[in-house]
Amino acid sequence: MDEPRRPSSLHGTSHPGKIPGATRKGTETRARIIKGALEALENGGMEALTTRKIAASAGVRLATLHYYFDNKESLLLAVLEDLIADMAEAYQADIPASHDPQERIETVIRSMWRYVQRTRNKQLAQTELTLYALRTQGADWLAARQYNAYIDFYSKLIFDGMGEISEDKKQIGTAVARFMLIGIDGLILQNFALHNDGDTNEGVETLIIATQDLVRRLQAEARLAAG
Amino acid sequence: MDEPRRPSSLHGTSHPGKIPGATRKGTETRARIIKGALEALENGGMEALTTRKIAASAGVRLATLHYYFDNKESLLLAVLEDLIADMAEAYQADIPASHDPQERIETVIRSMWRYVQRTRNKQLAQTELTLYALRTQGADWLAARQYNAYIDFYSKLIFDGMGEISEDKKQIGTAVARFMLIGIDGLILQNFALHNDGDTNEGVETLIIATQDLVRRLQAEARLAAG
DNA sequence: GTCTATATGTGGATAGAC
DNA sequence: GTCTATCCACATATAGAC
Repeated sequence: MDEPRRPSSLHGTSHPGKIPGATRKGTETRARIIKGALEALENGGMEALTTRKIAASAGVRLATLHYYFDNKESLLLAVLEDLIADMAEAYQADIPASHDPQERIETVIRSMWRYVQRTRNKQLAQTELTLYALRTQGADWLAARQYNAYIDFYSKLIFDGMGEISEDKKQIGTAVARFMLIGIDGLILQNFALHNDGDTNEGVETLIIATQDLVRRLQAEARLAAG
Repeated sequence: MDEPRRPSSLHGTSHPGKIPGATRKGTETRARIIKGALEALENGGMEALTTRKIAASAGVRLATLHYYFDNKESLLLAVLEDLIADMAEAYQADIPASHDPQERIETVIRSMWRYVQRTRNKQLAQTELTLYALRTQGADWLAARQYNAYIDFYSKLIFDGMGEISEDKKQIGTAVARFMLIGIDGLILQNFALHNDGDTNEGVETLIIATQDLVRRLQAEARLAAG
């Protein structure tokens, strides 16, 4: 109804202003800006996030920021892209040793939850960015990518390294991962709002049990179907 | 590190600029502004939300807005307060007829989910406001209030009207409501990001079963403890 | 209590030297 | 590729008439 919106915004997402980023040093600067933006976002939140603060936080002049990114929007989306790309290593979760999915689920959820609590502001920042992507037309695919990355990540943590993954296992893994993600997201919001760690821990336990039950059920169904 | 932040912001939350709101017509205008703010927020999102758009959306002049609210922040928080206050009637969920908690859980989650899907933008707006409150220092109590309101609401939907509510039932109700809320919040985010309704519906079914199992387990525990 | 008009600040973005 | 300096639109907020 009122948004002018320049058509180049989508394409400006993943590459710098003109043609840079190809240069060795330039790539580093670009990365510094992204890192600075994330830092500023973690501290002050979306509402207070300005390009000036980002530049300061990154140790870069305002003009430099605009040399690497067409506009604020493309920078913000690049931050989210970066978060997605680095997700797996950020959680530094090795695939659990046990070959029992039930045990793995417990291990994964617990370590996940510890990480979330250690990085409260990062989680808030990420949630704000996701909402932002959902609100920015032409950028909701990014939110989808993020969720698929998490689902894939969880799924691998639960079933990988246990011989060949059958089609059945893959489907079960995806469904289970989706449910785990639902739970973790819900827990994050509720814990940050109520910051009653005792009650939230109860939620974690409930989620573990529920997820384990889900696996059991899906496996039983698959066994039946296979005959 | 850098926020000036006027000390009156907290108190400006729930009452207008000077002393108004006491006048019959004044209260209506105040309500119109809040409604307009919510509408503008639902359509454009936080990032694009300006006081001018709010005023326009409310059919009020910009100065009028500032007559009723000290600043943008206090208006935004008032919107969230309003959302909390009207929550119960918004969901227009009567207490289900059945006296079986298991059935009630299913009914409540399903109708809840239908409502959520009908009001996607409202849910996004509410989530954005919650994040905003969490980020606004001195306002996170509002986020807590919101969650407690939901927990209370769900809890009542599941156990009310079934004779006197024992202490046991109350505790169980709260724990169950908390878990339902976790699930619904997680579902909202995931569905809006992936907008794959098929997969999300699977999540709804899983949540119903998991919640029902939780009630069973908690009731069994309570029975054991009672001897 | 609501309006018109305006002050004041700050944000995103660009020009152009180096 | 990074800087200094600056433009300009627009956002929040206020003054003061009605």
